[in-house]
Amino acid sequence: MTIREMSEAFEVTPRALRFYESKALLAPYRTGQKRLYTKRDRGRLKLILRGKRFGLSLEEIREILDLYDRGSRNEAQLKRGCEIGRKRLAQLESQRAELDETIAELRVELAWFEDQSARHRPAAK
Amino acid sequence: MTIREMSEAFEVTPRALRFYESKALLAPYRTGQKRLYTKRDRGRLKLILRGKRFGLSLEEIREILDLYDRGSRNEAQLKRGCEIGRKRLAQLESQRAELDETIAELRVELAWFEDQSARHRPAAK
DNA sequence: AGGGTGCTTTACGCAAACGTCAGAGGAACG
DNA sequence: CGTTCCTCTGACGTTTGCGTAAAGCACCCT
Repeated sequence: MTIREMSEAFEVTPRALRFYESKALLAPYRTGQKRLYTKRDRGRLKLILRGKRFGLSLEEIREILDLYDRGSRNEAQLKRGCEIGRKRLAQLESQRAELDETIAELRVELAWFEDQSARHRPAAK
Repeated sequence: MTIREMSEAFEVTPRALRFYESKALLAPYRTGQKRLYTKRDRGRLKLILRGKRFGLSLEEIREILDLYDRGSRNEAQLKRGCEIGRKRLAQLESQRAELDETIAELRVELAWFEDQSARHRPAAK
């Protein structure tokens, strides 16, 4: 997959892909000069974009991506991985709770709006 | 509530509070020169910080805050409010789905890590 | 009156995450 | 062979979200 195909598939610019690569979030193969993206890269990009939607910085995302790289690891790395993973998990779960609360509040607000709209134009039945 | 008390209560800097005000996210009273924050401002700041954790820009947060301002509204404003609210709600719900997925994946990863750690140091039982 | 503390505005600085050229290098096509 | 098209690598520009002085009031203390 070329950089163009990749960028169109995920709706990001080629510039962004090169930028992520410069930050070690992606590492496509090279045929001569050109980049070639594999399934692995697509998986990573998916995680990158998702992380961004959650408000994570690229640096934080890199930490997570590194977590998903099953290379040879020593004991210290494993321990560190557990730590990071647990921390991140706690973070995500608290974010989930907040998100639920936010959704509930927004629902109330929206109900008020729709009620007002109905009152304003009662002919619409 | 002074700016200092406010900043300490929410763990943000006074600079950030003034910045939010300059972007019309907050609008504390003034006694002479000094800012005074009320309950309303505290509510808004809570929403601001929460929005930030979800990865929203200050501009997007402002849209939501405006939604929560129950002033006099004409029909057009009500309709617009419904639109924004529904859109934002859909966004949040899709984010929630993604978040659930992410948590599930991270749990799997973490289980792998803990398994490896155990294998590495089986004496720890 | 002088000094300290805390608030104000104004202004410049800075990192993150790209956007936007500029210039060069293949490959493909007629 | 020239032209077009895509790609590459810098390099500088831009926006967001504040941080960090600089300079000025206001009040309090002694």
